[in-house]
Amino acid sequence: MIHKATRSRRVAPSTVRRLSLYLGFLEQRRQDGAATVPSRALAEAGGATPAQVRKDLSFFGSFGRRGVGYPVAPLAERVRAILGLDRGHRVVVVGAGPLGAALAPGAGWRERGFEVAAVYDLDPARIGTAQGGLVVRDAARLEADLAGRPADIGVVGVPVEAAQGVADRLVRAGVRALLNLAPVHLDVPSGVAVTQVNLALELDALAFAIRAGGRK
Amino acid sequence: MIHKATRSRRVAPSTVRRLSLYLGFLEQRRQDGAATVPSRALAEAGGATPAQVRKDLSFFGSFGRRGVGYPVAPLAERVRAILGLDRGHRVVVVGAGPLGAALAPGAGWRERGFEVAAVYDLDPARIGTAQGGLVVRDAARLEADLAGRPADIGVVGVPVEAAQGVADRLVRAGVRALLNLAPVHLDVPSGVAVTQVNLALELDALAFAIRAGGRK
DNA sequence: TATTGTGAAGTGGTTCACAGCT
DNA sequence: AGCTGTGAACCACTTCACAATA
Repeated sequence: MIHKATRSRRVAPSTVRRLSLYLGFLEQRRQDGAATVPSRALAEAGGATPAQVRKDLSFFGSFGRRGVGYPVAPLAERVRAILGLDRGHRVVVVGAGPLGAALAPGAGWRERGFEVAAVYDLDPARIGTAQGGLVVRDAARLEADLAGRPADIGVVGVPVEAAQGVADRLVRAGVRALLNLAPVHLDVPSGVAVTQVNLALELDALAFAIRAGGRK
Repeated sequence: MIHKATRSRRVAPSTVRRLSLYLGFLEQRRQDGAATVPSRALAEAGGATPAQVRKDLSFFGSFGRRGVGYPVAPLAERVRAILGLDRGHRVVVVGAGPLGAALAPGAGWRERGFEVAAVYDLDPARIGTAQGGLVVRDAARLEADLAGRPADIGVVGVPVEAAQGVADRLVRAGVRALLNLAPVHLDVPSGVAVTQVNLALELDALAFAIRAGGRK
């Protein structure tokens, strides 16, 4: 099996991340009623350089006009489509802890195309409590629920020890992507996407930066 | 071992992030009583390859024994020192929202060397409420408090519109590193470290991955 | 035999610089 | 003149391959 997935050049993960930031900026400018923006402005919003912005966008097509800039509304629509935000995504959250709570419904995910369909927990003390308008369900029901209505994205918000197990269950239940909030690396079959949000790791990185950059 | 600060090539950010994952694994193995671990095991824990692990570690010195592996406890100590976790770090959190709450004291940060000294908020409705054993303080007091006891790390957990302003204030008050929980890029003077935790961006990345690699 | 440490080669993302439109 | 689009140069991180060592 010599299939390398998409024949077309692969998109750099860093490009995708910047597109998300560009989109946030574009929507803000759209509110302001701006008609066009130069790559320089997008660069500032995305923590990149103007050349980087142009490279990122040119990968998907020519959206700007030379001498003018990029049209705000059409570009926002295009970026939204590129990221796949033009269709809705069903999200299930497992783990109603502090981080999981940030993913609870009502935080504005819906406007961006993410529907938080259910929140589960392993801890009996949490099951049945309210979480952003939803009642926390017993994680034991996960498989049965998802068999009826599959989800696209699973959020792993349980403690480290339980994280890999929950990930395995979510993958078996058919989710195609995982957002991992536990401070461990998750092993998943190829074909399932994972992104990590690891607060401990970020703090460690800051501690290192302070240590290393201690000279002035 | 003429390998120390003599030649200060820069450390790759990705190396630092993996070191944090290696450390988590080492501490777990130490609990289990393991004496040594091969690079293969560390690689699995860090989502890397054995060669990558050896490169990462060899950057800082020779900690392993050929034919045997790496001694668990000494390596854990070394990595902790490399990351700068052997000294305490004072952390102040601004924004007692859902994400900020995940940083509240009690989540085990102290064991890793991070002391959450205070939690602030701009919203009068939140000021005075309890957050993980601390009373949420008025963000207006930030400068006065930090003048007395400076903090090393500031957490920006306020809404997007307020994020840059809070970042500026934290930097002016002397923090050397920022953990940004708001979904925007922060502009800070060079010399101040920033790491982003952006849930919206991670979900966008997953949406893109599903769209692009939708094959199963 | 097992596993580390590391120069060398490889890969892929970023920056440059300028041609091409407006 | 101003700004985009893009091949090419550049640079940084990763992987390879093997000598060194237990």
